Amino acid sequence: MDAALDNAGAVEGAAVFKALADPVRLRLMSIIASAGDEVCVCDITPRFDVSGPTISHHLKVLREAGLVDCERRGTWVYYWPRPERLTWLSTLLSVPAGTTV
Amino acid sequence: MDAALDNAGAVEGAAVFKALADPVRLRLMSIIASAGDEVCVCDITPRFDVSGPTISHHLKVLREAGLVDCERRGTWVYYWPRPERLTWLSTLLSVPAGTTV
DNA sequence: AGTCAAGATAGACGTATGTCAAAGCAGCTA
DNA sequence: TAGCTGCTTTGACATACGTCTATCTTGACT
Repeated sequence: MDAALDNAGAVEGAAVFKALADPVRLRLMSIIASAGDEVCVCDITPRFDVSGPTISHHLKVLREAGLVDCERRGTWVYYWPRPERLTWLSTLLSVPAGTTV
Repeated sequence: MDAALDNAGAVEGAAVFKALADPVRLRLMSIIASAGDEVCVCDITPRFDVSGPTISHHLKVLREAGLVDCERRGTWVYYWPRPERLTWLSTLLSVPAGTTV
């Protein structure tokens, strides 16, 4: 009885949750993940009320958390989701077994 | 095409993710969720290296995020998970459709 | 009432985080 | 070469957060 997360797993998991723990970043993640394709930063920025540098900062946080990846092509930078990471988070959320009730 | 989260949803979602964005809280949540039953605080606290008040603080954060609930019975306080909330988070994570790779 | 134990709350302290303006860098076009 | 555009980095600032000690509350048991 005890499939609880160990300390190391908790540290890593919490780091990824922290990346989603901001409204701007969660919307960014949602926009990128729901696009079904890569998204240009130039299409993202105007949808927010914060400055360009702030968007750039948040995208970097998502990237360092392994949730998205990006590539520069010419003048523009494109982002796409990394679904494996989201799937892994989901497994952390799934109540691990004898879920009474 | 755009099933992206709106601002209000992002604010609420981010608040719940924030509750899980700390190693201590994530372990607490894991312990409570994997117990298959309610858990006494007196059984939780000794498993951590932080002080009692700190555990109490983190449990309060989880409670206010709607992730757990609790009841005092006699001298002891018991916590249990609220799986609906975890399920809801999972739906936020599920990539919403045309997941092209 | 008095005492003890389990948790919660209050207040303080250092660190981390979100934001912006300003500067920097990469790639286009001329 | 120069100049422009899209995005990132830097540095600064105010606020939020995690932790602790000290104090309070609740209930049990004399």
